[in-house]
Parts: sequence; C-alpha cells; structure tokens
Amino acid sequence: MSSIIEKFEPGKAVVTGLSDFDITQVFDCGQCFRFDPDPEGGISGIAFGRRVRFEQPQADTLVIHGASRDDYERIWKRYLALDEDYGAIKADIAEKFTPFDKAGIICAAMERGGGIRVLRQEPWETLCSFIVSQNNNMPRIKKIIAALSEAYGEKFECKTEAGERIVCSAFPTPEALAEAGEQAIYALRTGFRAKYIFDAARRVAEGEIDLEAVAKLPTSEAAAELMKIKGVGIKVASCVLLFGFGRTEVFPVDVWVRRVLEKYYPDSLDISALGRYAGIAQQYLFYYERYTAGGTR
DNA sequence: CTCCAGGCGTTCC
DNA sequence: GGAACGCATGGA
Repeated sequence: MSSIIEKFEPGKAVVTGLSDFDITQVFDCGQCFRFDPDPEGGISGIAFGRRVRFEQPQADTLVIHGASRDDYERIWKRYLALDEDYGAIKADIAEKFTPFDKAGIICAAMERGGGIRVLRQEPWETLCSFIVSQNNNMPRIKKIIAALSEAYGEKFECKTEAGERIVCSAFPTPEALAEAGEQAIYALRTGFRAKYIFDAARRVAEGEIDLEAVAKLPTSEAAAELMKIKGVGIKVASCVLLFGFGRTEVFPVDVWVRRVLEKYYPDSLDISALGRYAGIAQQYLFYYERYTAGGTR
C-alpha cells in the first residue's frame, strides 16, 4: 500500500501521495448533500459544523482549505476515508465478484468511478438526509437540507476563498428540529417527510434512540433500531449504516441499484457473498449506472 | 402539460 | 407475505 504524506500550513492541510481518489467523484456519487463545486474549481460545503473547501490540483494531491491540523486528524482524514487502502478494497471487491461477474461489470464500474470514497458522515445528518431523499430528486434534496440548516442550524461565521465573510449554518441538531415542531418542518416544503423528520428528531432528542449506542450494535440490530423511526425503512437504514456509521458491508438497494442487478446479474448475484466492502461496491455500481449505462441525471 | 424522483406506510388480497 | 397505491413537491 502506498502511504500518503500530510503537510500543514496555517488554515490548510495538504495531502500528497494519494491514489484511488477523485474529489469530484466523491461528492458526485449521491452520498452527500451539502457540498458543491465552486467557481474556483474546488468543492466546498459544510460538515461537522465547519465550512471546508477541497481542491485537487493533481491526481495525487488534495488541499483541504479551512482545516487545522487538529481538525484534519480528528475529522477530515476519517471523513474522506484517507485512512483506507482503496487499492486493496478494489482488489477484494473484484475477487468477491468474480464468481458472479462474467461480463466484468464491476471492473468497468471501478474503472469509471475509481476515485470514489465512501464518506464517513455524521450519523444524525445522514439519517435526516436519507429520510429527505425518499421519493425525491437530488436538487430538491439539497434544497430541503439547506433550508433546514438555514432555519434551525447553528450559525457561524467564516471566510470564503475570495476573502468575503459569510454566515454559514451547521446541520440542525435533533433538539433544534424537535423543538421547531412538525408544522415548522412541513413549512419548509418537506412534504410528507415532515412527520418522519420530526419523529426522528424527537426520538433522538429524547434519548429514545441513542445514535452513539446504535453505532456500536451489530449491523442487523442497528438497522432494526433505526427502523423504529417512522419513515425509516431498509433503504434509509442501509444508507445511514453505510454513509454514517462506516458499515462498508451494507449494500443499500434502491431503484437504480435494483436496475443494475436485474440487468447484469439476473439471478446469480449473492449480495451476502460480497464481503466486507459490498457497500463500496454498490456505490461503484450506482455511479456507473447513473453516468454510463443509465445515462445522466 | 406529464412523468417521476437513492421509499415508506397502509391497505388489500 | 407480497403486490398495489397514495403521498407533497418540484425538477426535467
């Protein structure tokens, strides 16, 4: 495994020696809703109550603007899965797919989205985000999450690359959303999801569901716990486990992934045989279907 | 205008 | 147990 080199300057971290990493693909594969490409050619957004801007000037180099050394080591390194060996992960996935994949679809998918990393996002934000995502489209999901944050998230000031001071909003806490109430959440055009978001917020705020405790449960028990929340089914729970709790073995199946499975693996693919990186494999397939075989959206 | 979106809960057989 | 249907809204 090639190892990365980390250097720190005031307000930024520079990582070199990267492979299997493409910041555009990371934030364009449908796992995260608060980051967007900026005019300067980077990708900026908010997570962990901080505004951050990522830039990849060369294939092996990542610059994280707005990151102290401490934040890099505690937050961003883990968030971006820079501590994982994706070369080895891809090899493992290829091996596990071999018995099922005569056409080599997974290899084509790993070629196409080879720079994807499955992020390790904040569990509560991930839970809300994927509740919002149900029967919804990407632009609108992002819009609703931005609206929730601006209305009920904690405000903080920060500076953009251009040097202007702006006010940013963290993702709202469960307490803030529970206190706001279902009607207020509905007023933000969340539609039928308002009652689901509110139910999640209430349960977490009241301690009925302890996400830190859920994080320690075996996967199937963790899923069952999450599915006590109204509006959380197997798909939302799977996404929370994969993108929020780093359970890379969890394989969320949605309409697009189901389409891939039916198309390329009509009856032979056994998801349970795909091993501990099945969820990462799923993300490669999702991205591949979206941009290559299934057209763009 | 119509169709549909990284689903889920309910209802019906 | 599992197939249909409604759901709020707005993007395409």
